[in-house]
Amino acid sequence: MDAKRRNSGPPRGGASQAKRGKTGGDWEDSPSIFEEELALFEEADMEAEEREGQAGHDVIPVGELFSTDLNPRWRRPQAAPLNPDSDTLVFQQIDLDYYLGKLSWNPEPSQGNVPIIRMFGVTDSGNSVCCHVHGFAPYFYIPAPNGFTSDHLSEFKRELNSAVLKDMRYNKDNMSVTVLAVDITHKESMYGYHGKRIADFLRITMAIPRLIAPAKRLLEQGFKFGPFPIQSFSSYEANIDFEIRFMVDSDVVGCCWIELPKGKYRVSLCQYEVDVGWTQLISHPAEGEYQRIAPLRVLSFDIECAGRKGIFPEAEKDPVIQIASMVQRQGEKEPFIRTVFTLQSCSSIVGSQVLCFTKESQLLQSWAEFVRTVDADIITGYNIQNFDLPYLLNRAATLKVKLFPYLGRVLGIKSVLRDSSFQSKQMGRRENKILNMEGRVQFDLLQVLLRDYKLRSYTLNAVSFHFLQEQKEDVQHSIITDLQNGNEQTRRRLAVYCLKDAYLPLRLLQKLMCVINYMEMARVTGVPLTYLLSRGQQIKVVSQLLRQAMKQGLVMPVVKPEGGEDYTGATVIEPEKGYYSVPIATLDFSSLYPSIMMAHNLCYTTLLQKGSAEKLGLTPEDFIKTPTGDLFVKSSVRKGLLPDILEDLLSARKKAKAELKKETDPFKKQVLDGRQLALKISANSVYGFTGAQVGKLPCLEISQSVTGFGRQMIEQTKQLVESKYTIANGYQADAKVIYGDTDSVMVKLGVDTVSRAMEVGREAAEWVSSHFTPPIKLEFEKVYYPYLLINKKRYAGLYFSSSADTHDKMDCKGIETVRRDNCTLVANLINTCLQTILIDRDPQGAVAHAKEVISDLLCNRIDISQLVITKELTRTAQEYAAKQAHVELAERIQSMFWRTTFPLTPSTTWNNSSPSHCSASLSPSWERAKQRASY
DNA sequence: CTTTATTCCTAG
DNA sequence: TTAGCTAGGAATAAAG
Repeated sequence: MDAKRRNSGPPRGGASQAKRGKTGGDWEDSPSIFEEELALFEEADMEAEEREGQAGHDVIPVGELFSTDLNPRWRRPQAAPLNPDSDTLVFQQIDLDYYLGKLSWNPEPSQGNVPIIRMFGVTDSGNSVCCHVHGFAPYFYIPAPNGFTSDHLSEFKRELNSAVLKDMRYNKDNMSVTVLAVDITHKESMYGYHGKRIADFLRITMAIPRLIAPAKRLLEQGFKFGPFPIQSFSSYEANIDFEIRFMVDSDVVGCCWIELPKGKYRVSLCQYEVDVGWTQLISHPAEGEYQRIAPLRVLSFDIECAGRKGIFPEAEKDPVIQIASMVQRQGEKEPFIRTVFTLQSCSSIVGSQVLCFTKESQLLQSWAEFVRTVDADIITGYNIQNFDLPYLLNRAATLKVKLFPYLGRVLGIKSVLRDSSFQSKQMGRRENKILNMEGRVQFDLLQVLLRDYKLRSYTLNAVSFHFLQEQKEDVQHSIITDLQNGNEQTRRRLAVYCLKDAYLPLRLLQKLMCVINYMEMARVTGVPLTYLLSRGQQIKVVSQLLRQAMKQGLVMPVVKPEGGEDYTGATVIEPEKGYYSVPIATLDFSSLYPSIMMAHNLCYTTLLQKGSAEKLGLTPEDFIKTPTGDLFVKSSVRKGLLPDILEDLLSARKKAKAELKKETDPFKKQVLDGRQLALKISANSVYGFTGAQVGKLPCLEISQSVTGFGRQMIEQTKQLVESKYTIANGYQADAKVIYGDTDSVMVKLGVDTVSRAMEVGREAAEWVSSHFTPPIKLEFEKVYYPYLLINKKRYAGLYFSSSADTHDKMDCKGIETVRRDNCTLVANLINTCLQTILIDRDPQGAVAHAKEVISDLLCNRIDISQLVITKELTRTAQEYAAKQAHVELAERIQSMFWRTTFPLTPSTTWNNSSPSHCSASLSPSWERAKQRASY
C-alpha cells in the first residue's frame, strides 16, 4: 500500500479520473513510458560496462546471499593512497557534527572526554572523507565585575568549576574539570550604542558543550567568588550551537571546501578518515574554483508495504515487500544505480537490477548493507523522513534484524528514531520523526516542497504533474497487496511502480535545483546544510551576525524570550476600487526594508537607549530620530552590523547576477542563480529576525522604526507623484494613486497607452527616488492594463513589463484563483471570468459564463465529487478524514458586474473512499442561494 | 437577527 | 529546547 500518499494528503477525485483516461487496463500489454526510459538507461550502461568489463543487471536467484561484490558499481571509486606528509587533502564539506571522545591530538594533558568536531565530505574524485577536528572547545562570555584583574582568574575558575560540579545531579562521566579556562578579553556588547566603550569580558571555556547552560544559569542566579560580593552575571553567546560556534570561529560556511595542508593532519582508517587540529584546517570561501560542487552521491528510495485492506500499514504487522533505490551523482543527468529489492520472485526489468528475497529480514538487512556500500552523501525520497525511514526501522526492530539500524557513515553508531515537535508562527506546529544518520544529509523532497512551495496538493503524483508534467505509474494502492500475492509478473508491475516512485524525487530535485540552491543558501548564510531543513529562519541570521560581530570585537548578549505587544506594520493605501480601462503604472521600492536599514544605519550597535544620548554627550548631528521616536547614531559615529551584513548580501547578489549574465556554462549558471536567490531571501529575513519577539535577539526599536520609515515613505511617494503629475504642471491629467501596499504604489497617470505609462512611470520613479536617502530606490516595475481593483490585497490585471505591445501574463493577487482554500471549480470559474473581463473586455460574457456554470451546478449537471477539495491539503489523512469536508463555491468579481455567494456543504463526510456521487443534501445557505438565483 | 472572535491564507 | 514580521479579506463559529 502506498501509505505515503495518505500521509501527505488525500488523492483528489479529479486526479484519479484523469488517470483512468490515460492508461486504463492495458498496462500489461504495453510497457509504460517509464519502462522505455529505464531500458534506455540500460543501453547507456552497456556501453559503459563494455569499457569497464563489468557484469550487468541480473535477476538474483531467490534466497541467494547478498553480496556487495555482486555489483562493483555500487562502491565508491577506489581511493588513491594518501600520504599526510606529502599530500594536501581537499574536500567539500557537506555535514558537520561533534561527538565526545578522548583528546588524542594535542599532547595537552586532559582527563575525560572533549568535544571533537566531525566534518563529512567528498573529494573531487568522489571519495568520501571523514575529518575529525581536535582542539576546539565551547565558550561564552560574561562582563567582568568591577575591579576584576588577572589575579582573580584562578579563583573564579576554581569556584565556577566546583559550582558546576556540585550542580551536576550525577556525574556519570566522573568529570573533575568542567571549566577549562577563563580569560580576560576586551569586547563590547553589540546591543545598544555606548560610545565604543571597550570593556573587559571574561571568556569562559568549558570542557563540553553541555556544560555551558548550567554554567550560565549558575552565574545568572548569583555567584560568589573571592573578595567579590555575590552578584548576578548576564551572559553572552552562551546560546550558540556548538557547530555554529566552530564554523564561525574557523570561517567555515556550510558546504564550503576544506583544505588540510600536508604535514598538518594524520590518516586513521577508511576512505580518507583523517584527524586535524582545528587551527590547521583551511576553509576556502565559495568563490572562483571553490564554487564547484563535488560529485556527491544522491540516493533516492521508496518502499512498498503489504497493508491490510483499508488499514494504514503498521510496521509491527505489515511486511515491507519492496524497496526501490536510485543513485545519482550530483551534476550527472541519470542515476547510475537503479535497483529494486523484492520479497518473493520478480520478473526482470530491463534497465534495473532486481534482487529477490524469500525472507523479509534478509531483504531489510541487504538493503541496509546496500546503503552502506553505496555510501550516499544525500538521501532523498518522498516523505522518507516521516514514513519510509521510520517504517523500515520499526519493521527491522520487529523482525529483529540486528544489523539494519546502522545507516550512518560512522561505524558502530546505531540509527535511532526520535519524535520532535517544532512550532513556529510561520509553519504552525509540526510533528516530525528524526533519525540520526551521521554523515548523510537527509533531504526529504516533501519537506523541501512544504518549505519552499505553496501548492494545492503535495501528493507525489500531483507534484510530479505540476513540475514535470509526469505522473506515477498507474497502480491503485488498494491492489498492492494483491499484486504481491500474485505471480512474478504482478510483482514486476509493482516493482516498476516502486522504481518510478524512487525516480521521481530525483527528477524533481534536479528540475527544482534543490541541492544547488540549498548549498548556496548554506554557503551564503554559513550554516550546515542540514540546518536548512531542520531549523527555522533565525539561525541563518545569527550565523551571519556572529561572523560580522567577531570582526569588530562585539559579543552577542543572551536575552530571555518574553512576548510583548505587536508593533505597527506597513500601510495599505485605501484602494479606489473599480475597473480601470486605462494603463496603471506600478512603482516599487526595491528591497524596501533592507534599504531602509542601510539608509538609516539601523542596528543593535547603533541603537541609543533611553538617556544614552545625553550621557555620551552626543550632539543632534550624531544621531537620528526615527518615525517611532527611537534614536540611532549615524554611520559617521558608528557603522551598524546589520547594514554591513545587508550591504554584503546585496552587493554579492549584484555580483552573482552580473556573473550569471556572463556565464555560459549552464551548470555554473544554475549555481549562480541559486546564489542570487539565496542572497535575496537572506537580506529580506534580517528585518523579520529583529522583530521576532521570541527570538535570539529581538529589537523592536529596529523593526518598528523600519516599518515606520516605510509608512512615511509610501505616503510621501503618493504625495510626490500626485503633486508633480498634474494638469497645472503641464501634464495631460492629474495623476492619482489608486492603491498601494507596503512598498508599492499603483498610479493612474492619465495617459492612454502602455508605452507612455512606462515612460512616465520610469521618470516618476527616478524623480521620487531622488527625494530619499540611498540606497533607497523607487523603481518602475510594470503597467497593468486593464486593471481590476477589488479590494485591499485583491486585484487582477494584464501585466506589461518587457513589452508595451503584448502583456506578459494575467496577474491575480489574493483572488480565489490563487488561494488554496477553494475548490478548483471556483478557481477555474473565476479565472475564466477574469480572462473574459480583462482580455476580451467582455463583462457581460463573464457574467454569462458564471451564470452558466452556476446553473449547471444547481441542476446537478456538475458532479459534486469534483468539488471535493478541502482546505489544509498538507494535513495528514487521519486528521483529514475526521474533519468534515467543505465544498465551497464562492464567487465574487467586483460588484459592478455581479456578486453572489454560493456556499455549499454536503451532508456526507469525506472518508478515504471515493466520494463519487454524494447525494448531497444541501446546506440551508445553499438552498437560499438557489432561490435567490431563481433559475 | 447582528456583532465579534477565530481560522485560513494571502500580500508584501 | 524551539520558533522571521504585520495587514487584511473572507468564511464561519460563537456570543449577544
